[in-house]
Amino acid sequence: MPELPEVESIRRQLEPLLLGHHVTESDSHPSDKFTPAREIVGLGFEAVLRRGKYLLFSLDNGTEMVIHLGMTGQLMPVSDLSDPHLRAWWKLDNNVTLGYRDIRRFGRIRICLPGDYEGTLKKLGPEPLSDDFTIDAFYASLKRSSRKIKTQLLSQLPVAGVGNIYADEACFHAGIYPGLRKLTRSKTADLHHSIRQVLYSAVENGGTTLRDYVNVEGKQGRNQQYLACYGRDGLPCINCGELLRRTVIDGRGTTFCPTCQRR
DNA sequence: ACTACGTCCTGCGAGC
DNA sequence: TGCTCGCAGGACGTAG
Repeated sequence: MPELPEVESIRRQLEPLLLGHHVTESDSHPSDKFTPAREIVGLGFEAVLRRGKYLLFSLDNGTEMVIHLGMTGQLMPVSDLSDPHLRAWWKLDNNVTLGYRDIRRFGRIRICLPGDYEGTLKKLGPEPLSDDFTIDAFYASLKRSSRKIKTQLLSQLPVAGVGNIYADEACFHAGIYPGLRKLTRSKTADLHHSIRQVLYSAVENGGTTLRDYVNVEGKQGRNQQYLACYGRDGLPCINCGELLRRTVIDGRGTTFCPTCQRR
């Protein structure tokens, strides 16, 4: 499940591969989720940007290609166009073919004008590692809703780019039970700090590979060896030794420490 | 307007 | 060993 750190790792590797190059040929899976990929033949890449979990490719006709990797999306040079999981590909003028692989097809590709977004991308909260992500704004945003804290984080509204792994990690490090609906200002500040710390470290570590994530070079991330909470249910908490427990919050698997993260 | 839940999609692992 | 079945989850659609 590519979240901000994984998407940022991919963005950094795609940038030198694509900048200044043009698409000479393209094709895609017939689903509406992927057919817009075909619309950029003849266009050149002017920038490779990221907002939350979205990759934004600035094109030289003033439009933008937006890719969300969903659960299992991968972007990398490919040579085998008959790969059954290949959902789109773009042949470039530098003899590289960029491929979009997506086993579960939860990802999507769109073309739009920069800033003219729809859905979640339009309502996306601030970038967690930027100065726009302030404790004040975070506190105000969380206060507006009565949904569970973890559900709010996954909604992308209070802050962009947090998914299931880093939501659990951030709540764990902040000592917050993710099923709470209200946080004090002090605990909100703790969570704000944990989100930044967890995401910053994960970017430094090249992302988290649990199953499907690989970067543009096909290599796994290293952050999975530093996870304190996610996927560790039944193992001892690194802070208190209590066994971590797994529950379901609004349909999403959630791991937490019953001692450190009190309800 | 807001919350909760179902849906998409496929591979994998548990269980028989 | 080989099969079935349920689970995993990001964003979106729908129901209440």
